[in-house]
Amino acid sequence: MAEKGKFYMTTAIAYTSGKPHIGNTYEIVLADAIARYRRQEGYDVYFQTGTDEHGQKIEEKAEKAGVSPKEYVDQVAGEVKRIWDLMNTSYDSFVRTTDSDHEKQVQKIFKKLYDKGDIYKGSYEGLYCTPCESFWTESQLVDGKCPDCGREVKPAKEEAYFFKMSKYADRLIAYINEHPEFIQPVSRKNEMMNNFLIPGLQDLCVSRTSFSWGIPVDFDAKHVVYVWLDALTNYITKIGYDADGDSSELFRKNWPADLHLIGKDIIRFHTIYWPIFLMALDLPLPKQVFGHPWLLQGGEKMSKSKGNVIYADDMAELFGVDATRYFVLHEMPFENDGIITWELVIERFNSDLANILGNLVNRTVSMSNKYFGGEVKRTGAAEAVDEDLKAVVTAARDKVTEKMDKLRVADAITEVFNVFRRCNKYIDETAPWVLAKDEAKSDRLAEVLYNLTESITIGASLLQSFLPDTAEKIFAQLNTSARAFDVLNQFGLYESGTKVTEKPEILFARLDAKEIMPKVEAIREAQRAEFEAEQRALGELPEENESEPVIDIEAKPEITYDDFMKMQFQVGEIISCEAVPKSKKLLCSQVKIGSQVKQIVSGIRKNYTPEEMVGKKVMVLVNLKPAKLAGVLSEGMLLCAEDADGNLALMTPERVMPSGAEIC
RNA sequence: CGCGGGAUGGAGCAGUCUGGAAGCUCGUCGGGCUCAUAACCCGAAGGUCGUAGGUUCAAAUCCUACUCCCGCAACCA
Repeated sequence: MAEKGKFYMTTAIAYTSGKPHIGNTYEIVLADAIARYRRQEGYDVYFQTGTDEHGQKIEEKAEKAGVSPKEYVDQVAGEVKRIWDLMNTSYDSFVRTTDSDHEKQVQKIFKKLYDKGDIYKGSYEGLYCTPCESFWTESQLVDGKCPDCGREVKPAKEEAYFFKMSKYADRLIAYINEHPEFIQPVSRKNEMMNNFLIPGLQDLCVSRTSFSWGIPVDFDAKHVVYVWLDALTNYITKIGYDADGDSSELFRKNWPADLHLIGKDIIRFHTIYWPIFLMALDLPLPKQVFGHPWLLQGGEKMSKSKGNVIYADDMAELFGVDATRYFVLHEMPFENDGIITWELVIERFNSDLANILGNLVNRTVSMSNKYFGGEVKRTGAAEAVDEDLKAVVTAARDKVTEKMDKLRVADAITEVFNVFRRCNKYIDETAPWVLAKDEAKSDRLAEVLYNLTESITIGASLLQSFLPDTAEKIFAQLNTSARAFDVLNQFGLYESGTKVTEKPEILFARLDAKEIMPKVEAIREAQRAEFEAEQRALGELPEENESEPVIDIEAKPEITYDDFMKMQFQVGEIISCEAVPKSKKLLCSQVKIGSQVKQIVSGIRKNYTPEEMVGKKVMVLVNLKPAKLAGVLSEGMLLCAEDADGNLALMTPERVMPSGAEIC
């Protein structure tokens, strides 16, 4: 394998304010796929990730939870690491900004920059927003409130240390212009230039006195170091940078970083502040910063209160680790935000993993067993149709590499699957089951199965970076091992005469959405319940009437007045009610409407007991064609309002009205 | 005028920088096949590329205006 030199890459360190969800987890999986691929190519990769543990928000959260900040971050950092490990990510180093060696270096760096004059002591006067930890000027306020969060700001004056950003701005602009690959995707580059660099950089306040959960400035103990200065420097401190010049071998080998992988929201910190800090330290700048997009749940941000947060461990439980990796890697676009829903996950699982890949391996291994007792032999009985298969398979490595070089990971994984798609087509073209009927074609049949086995081996070798466990399982079934990267463009290295496994294990069993969705619903329910419990525990559940959520439903086509007049609505009185035995949801009510009584079945058992139904005056659609529900006749419909969670409320007249009164 | 992102067949996306016959996956419909996980293969239908103007021989792509959606506090990248 060709030695290609070092490759140092990092993810952003995860802020330890809570358990990371699938969107946060996406970043580490993406990074892992890149790291593994680079290793496979022959790079000497060093891959660092970790947690960002300081700051006012964490101090407050810990206080609410009734624990010390350190206890709080220990717990969350443990959770982060557990999920990173669950996702089978191959990081070399897991940083915590509360590590003592990091804290010590941050203090030294701060002092160094102070001594150099790039950090100076001043005072900050302005309007302060506590949650955002930000000062604002009068002109920045929106309606007199914080432009970031919309909350009250209060006048404050704070003695603080400042960093002379402007001193380095020109150098940074020059660097960005001379290195078009530095900020990825490129559209982000313009955003940074136009919004921040060209208008001119303000000096950055790099210390805080309003809280204490941070790294103390060692020569001025009432200040703690600004969290971003603290967090960003992990990229150098944890590989052994020493501000006094005694940096480690690891640091000298790996710095500058080849890739910082981050979320698009923190590009500014990584492409402006971070490079400037590095310039001030006389260190070279990272080669590339990639601000990846976000993964949105059904097009909205995930939110516990909506019960729509998707966690990696829940996904792994339902679908497996590799399927989870596959989804986030495949579905995440390069530039725009991606969408994740449970339904989409199931669809991808079935069509790609089960049908295209799993079934391919299974049918290939099965045929080898059926026709040749499991032995895969190369006979040389080639035909013209083989050529295209071989061409596609041997070209795959370079195609995948091309995509990976551009960080187009979703496209890269698609290229790998194109190999498997081509294999399925090849089976159809050669129709092995037809060859099997003719003894004279045995050699040809063997060759076909050999070609398939070889193609799958190459495909699986390319798959390793993305779905490491699955690749291993495939190698095991084919009784072979991963092919070296530099011979992945060669066809025919599978050892002729090898016996594949007798009973191929199903790699991905097809999923039935009907079985999965109830489990998903249970997860959602648990999440909402947990959220409410937390809120109550913290005494934060607001008065119910405060900013009540509204609901928008899909609009139906306009109707005429005549259409409306076709429907007859009347007030009905429920005189008796009982549960429908054969059903879980239905209640059967006897409803008195004027002088007649109708039997009406309604799916409202979730929200009403039969007892509480009795005596209610309700709104009834009277002239609905009768129908049988669960075997019980229903002669109308009780009207209800439904909220986003499917809770129902019966419509009742606002004043006392007699049974049978028309509603119009 | 707060900032930013978006709008491409039923769904999810590419293509937009560097204008030149609308593409991919899924779904639907029709056909083929039976080795395989009701899987696989082939074919078809389906889009005036948010709207209205403009530039151009040529616009999804460039320019202008507008409409709608989303993110920007707490659980969140």
